[in-house]
Amino acid sequence: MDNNHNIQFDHINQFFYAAFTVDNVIFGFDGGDLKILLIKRGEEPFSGKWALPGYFVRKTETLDSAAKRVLEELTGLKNVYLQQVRSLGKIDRHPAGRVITVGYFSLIKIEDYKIQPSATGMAKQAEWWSLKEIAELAFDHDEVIDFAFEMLKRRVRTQPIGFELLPPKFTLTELQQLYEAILLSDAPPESNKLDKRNFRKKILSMNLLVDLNEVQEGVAHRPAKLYRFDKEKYHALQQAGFSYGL
Amino acid sequence: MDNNHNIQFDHINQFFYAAFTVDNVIFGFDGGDLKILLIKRGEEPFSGKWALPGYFVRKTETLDSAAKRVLEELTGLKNVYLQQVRSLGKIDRHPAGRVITVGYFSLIKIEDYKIQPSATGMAKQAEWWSLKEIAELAFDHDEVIDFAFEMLKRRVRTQPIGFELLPPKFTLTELQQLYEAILLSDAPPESNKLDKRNFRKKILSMNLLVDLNEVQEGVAHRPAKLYRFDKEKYHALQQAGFSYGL
DNA sequence: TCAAAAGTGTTTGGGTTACACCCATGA
DNA sequence: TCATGGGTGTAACCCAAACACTTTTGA
Repeated sequence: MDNNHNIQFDHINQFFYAAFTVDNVIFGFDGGDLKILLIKRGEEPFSGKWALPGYFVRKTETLDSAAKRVLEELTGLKNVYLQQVRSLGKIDRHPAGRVITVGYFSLIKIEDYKIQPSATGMAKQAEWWSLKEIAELAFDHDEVIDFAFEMLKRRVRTQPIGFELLPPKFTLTELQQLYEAILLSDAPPESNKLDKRNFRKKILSMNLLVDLNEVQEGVAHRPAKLYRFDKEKYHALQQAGFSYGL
Repeated sequence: MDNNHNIQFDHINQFFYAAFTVDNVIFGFDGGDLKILLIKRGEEPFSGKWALPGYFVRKTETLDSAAKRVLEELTGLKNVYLQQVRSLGKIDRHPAGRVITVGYFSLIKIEDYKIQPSATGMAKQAEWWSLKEIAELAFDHDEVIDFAFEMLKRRVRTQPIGFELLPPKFTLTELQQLYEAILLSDAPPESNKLDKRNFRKKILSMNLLVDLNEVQEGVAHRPAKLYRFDKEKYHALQQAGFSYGL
């Protein structure tokens, strides 16, 4: 707590009283529902309560690398879509002292998720929770989720990040269900879906999908064509600067 | 540095090694140019360098209230549009130890700005700098400005925050110049302005402007009509949920 | 009377929306 | 053959973009 300090900066030593954490809102999509990966805390404070996966930032870590570490320890996944959302800093949000948290959100393919044995340090348990049914959480984690979800809704309109949540091969209907789960989350349930024809027209006109010439197997109806996302074309477009709405 | 701590939380005491600051990107508009209020630092580190106004967050402050305090100490202004932007946390960004900064941006009417005597504590000097000509800054403050300006550009398309930067009475041309300064900042200088007729059509169709039935005085050409922004209508619209582009 | 900025409508094209029926498969 | 979801085209409408001349004032 007193390393790093320097006689030259005596007047500001009084401000080195805080700790900070990262908390990660990890989104996944299971074909019908948008979900968040929560852990059951195994240590104080809030031991036994559900919470966002997160931890203190170490001296050797940047904010981003701490967020990556938390994600990898829990899921085993690297190279994941990860964005800083916002920091929360109420004075008494942590009983152990002044702790600021930096919220992140990440998008993973839910099928890739495996609980890592190493994650059992802090987490007794990890589970996917549907956005709607999330219980009372530790700290101010419900606020972090609200901010993250708002950011996801904004992002999905201007960047094709939906693909981060889908398996490598997917159908247009799956893609549409994902957009509906994100964009129509607060709309009346069975009412206004997106229009199927218009959705397909729009998505296909972006030329970001590659037709795999394969179809679903084992479904009790006409099998759907499978597509993959064309990352190369997307990056080329991004360079040139583009945006779209849905 | 050791208050607040509790025997129950011994295992995390090691993480209370950091300090955190707020840095505020204060935008103003002088009729032609979008500007940022910078201070010349009067204390170490980076004494003598230009920097964003900012300071350490005290134990009794939230992040937001620290940002408000910094703004008020420097400008004397309260009730200002203020938004958190993003936190930066590179390991060695502050020579005195681990210091995370939380970036904010605010929008003020440039004519309201008066340097406060109390601000001379840390700031030897404060000055408006045109966005294009901002010199090398202390810390990573150029990054904070980049993030803040990107956020401003996004916000101005979906919320009528431009009015925060204009005097109470303004002309449509002034409003247009403001939008041009924000939205066309990276476009070739004298080339593509916004179209005057389309801009007016769009702005007036929003019904957020009140025609004051007054005109400019003392101009060497046909005087322009003056308008004010209708906050009541704006809030009503916001409740109902709206958005627009330009 | 001249310079300088204010003010004002119409046309065109592209994109979004609304909408209904046939197709392929497994049970 | 039936149930289930997959797949397809067109017309109407609205909003965005392009575009040029007249008006009012002070110098």
